[in-house]
Amino acid sequence: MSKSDSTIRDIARMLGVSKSTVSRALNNHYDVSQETARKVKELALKMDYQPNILARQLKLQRTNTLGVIIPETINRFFAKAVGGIQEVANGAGYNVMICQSNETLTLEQNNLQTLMSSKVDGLLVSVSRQTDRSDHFQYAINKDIPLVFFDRILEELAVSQVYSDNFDISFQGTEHLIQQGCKRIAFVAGPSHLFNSRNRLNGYLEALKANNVPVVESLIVQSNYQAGHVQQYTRYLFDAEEKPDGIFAINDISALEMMHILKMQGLQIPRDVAVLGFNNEVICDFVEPTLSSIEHPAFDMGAAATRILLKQISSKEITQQKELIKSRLVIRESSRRY
Amino acid sequence: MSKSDSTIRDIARMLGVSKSTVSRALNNHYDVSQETARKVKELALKMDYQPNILARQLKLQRTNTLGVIIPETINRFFAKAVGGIQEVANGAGYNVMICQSNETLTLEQNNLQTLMSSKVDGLLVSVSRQTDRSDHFQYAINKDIPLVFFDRILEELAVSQVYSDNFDISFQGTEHLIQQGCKRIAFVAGPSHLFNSRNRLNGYLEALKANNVPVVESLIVQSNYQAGHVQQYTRYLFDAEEKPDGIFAINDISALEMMHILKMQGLQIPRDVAVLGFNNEVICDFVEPTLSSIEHPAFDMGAAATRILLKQISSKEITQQKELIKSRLVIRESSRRY
DNA sequence: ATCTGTCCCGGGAACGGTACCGAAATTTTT
DNA sequence: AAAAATTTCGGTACCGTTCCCGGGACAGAT
Repeated sequence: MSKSDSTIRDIARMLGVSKSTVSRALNNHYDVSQETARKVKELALKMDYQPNILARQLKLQRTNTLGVIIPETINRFFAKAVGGIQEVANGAGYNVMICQSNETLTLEQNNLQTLMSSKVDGLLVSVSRQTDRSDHFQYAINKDIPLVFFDRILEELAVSQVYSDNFDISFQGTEHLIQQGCKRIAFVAGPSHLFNSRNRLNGYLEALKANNVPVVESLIVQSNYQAGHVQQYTRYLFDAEEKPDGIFAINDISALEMMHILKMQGLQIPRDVAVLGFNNEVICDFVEPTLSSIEHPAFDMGAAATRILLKQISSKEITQQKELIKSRLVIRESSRRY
Repeated sequence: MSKSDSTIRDIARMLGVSKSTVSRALNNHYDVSQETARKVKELALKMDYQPNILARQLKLQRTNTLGVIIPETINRFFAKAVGGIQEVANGAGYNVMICQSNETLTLEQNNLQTLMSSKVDGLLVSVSRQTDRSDHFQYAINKDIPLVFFDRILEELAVSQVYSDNFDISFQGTEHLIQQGCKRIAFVAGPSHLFNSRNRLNGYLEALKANNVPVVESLIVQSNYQAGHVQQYTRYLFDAEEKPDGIFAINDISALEMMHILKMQGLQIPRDVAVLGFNNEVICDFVEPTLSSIEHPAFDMGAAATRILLKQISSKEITQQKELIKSRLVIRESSRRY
């Protein structure tokens, strides 16, 4: 049986002082003599005293924990982002409570509810792909709970946001494919209600326009990131009259799946079709041909968002701050023709 | 400014009843008339009353949160396991607090400390690859905090454990390679102080013995899962006099990296070298040749461990339970010769 | 000797719930 | 009609902290 944990009162009684004195001593307060402070700390150590966080939290109305809502931990981008979040948070003495929305709106709402009732000091969120409304977050904002979005942001909300330059990098990637001689670039677009998806699509369109490449509607396919769809739209794209000679995929895994299908059909990459992925997974270096991709600074985004959140918590101000993290185009064999 | 949240007292005052009555009404206790219960709930709803979890936690000395310590969320196996944990935990009304040890012992110890001081109701842990001692966990056990290990377990501790049949599956995988005609099977072994690594190595050795294949020490290389090492030991293996004709890799990514290196050297897979990975990542289906692997039921292990933990929490008993989750050999092109 | 100031310290009220115990009101039993 | 049982509720202690406030002791200043 657990010998019930020693409390501040036990120490007080054993030393013949009051609770307050012990509390002050342990918290390095001023109103206590060095002598008693020493004795208190000594005894606390000897008794293996651990302050009861729950009591402190109740008293201080503060938990020192941050709530995180992400679509999926299985998604490597978010797994990395969580790494950045935890590093910064732990460094500042904060704990982190992670919830997954599994890419659904209802779970996201539930997560928000539980995190709020858990009285987290702040929230870091990347919305689900279903999220096409923001009232649940507005509810949190109204309750004055600091909130920072990262990557999958809701631009309509007046809160801090950390995101990457999806437009720019999509423009760059598309232009790169054009420079490699691609005339018909297939583009796999995400859900149009997502800020990132729209920006990426726009970057693609603008790059075509800027380079006088005609926009062909049938080359743009929709993906909701779900499994099984890749085969379907790959077939759609390559069963068409005029087949693509370039592909800007939605992520690396689907890029590799597309490449696999195309290779089975006897197509050469990058000669017949140049391919560009997204996320720059380690695997990019170990496939044939090696896969060009876009490095998305997940860790940095998580870290940056956390820093902003912590600043907002400590300053008690509800400032709206935007931070842009640069992505990087990594060119490998799958898109290099010259 | 946040209109300070309404409390149970506010409701009591407005209704002219006592705190206790309100508490009972909201918790569906028996000692309250239907009429007052209705009025209380109605007003609570209207006032958007949210119970203060912190107060309840302090009073009940129970947080309804489980602490999880895993090596890395970036590791897909653990990311999936976390999925299983959260599903079961949330279903039972529990929250989950996840910590990463980053595969280091010191961080693991820190994580344990913070989780314990956060007063989690139970612990789920998969130890780091550095962990070669168990005193920190013994400390937790002494404090009567329920603890369940999964996958990376410490067998010497008298607590519940959920693991997979590493010996069996390693035996099966090795025998499969032998049946495909491999005579010299390279084996990438993990840190020998880890239970799983030892079992996998033993499964390999026993399979060789059972099939009268000589054990060649130089075919067994050590890996600590670190990046960069793959190139090194691949070169070591294939610069040798007698090269391997089969590889049992430590995971899929390193298997793919090895395959990539070998292909660059003009070797054919599986003709010259048969390859078997570990973890059965989605990518296995999209490479050439498709990669044989071992499916490790990560989600199920997390879920099973959580179920055991919850049962232990509610029953207040410190039973020691062991559960074995079966792995599965998935044969694809990289290891199929006939 | 009185006053002011500094240094320590203790008492006690919070924080927001839960639960035990007893009592009042109402119903049932004898 | 009295006694017993049941239903419903209020009072209060408690969980373990933190922090405000006030007071005693002791020094130096007046």
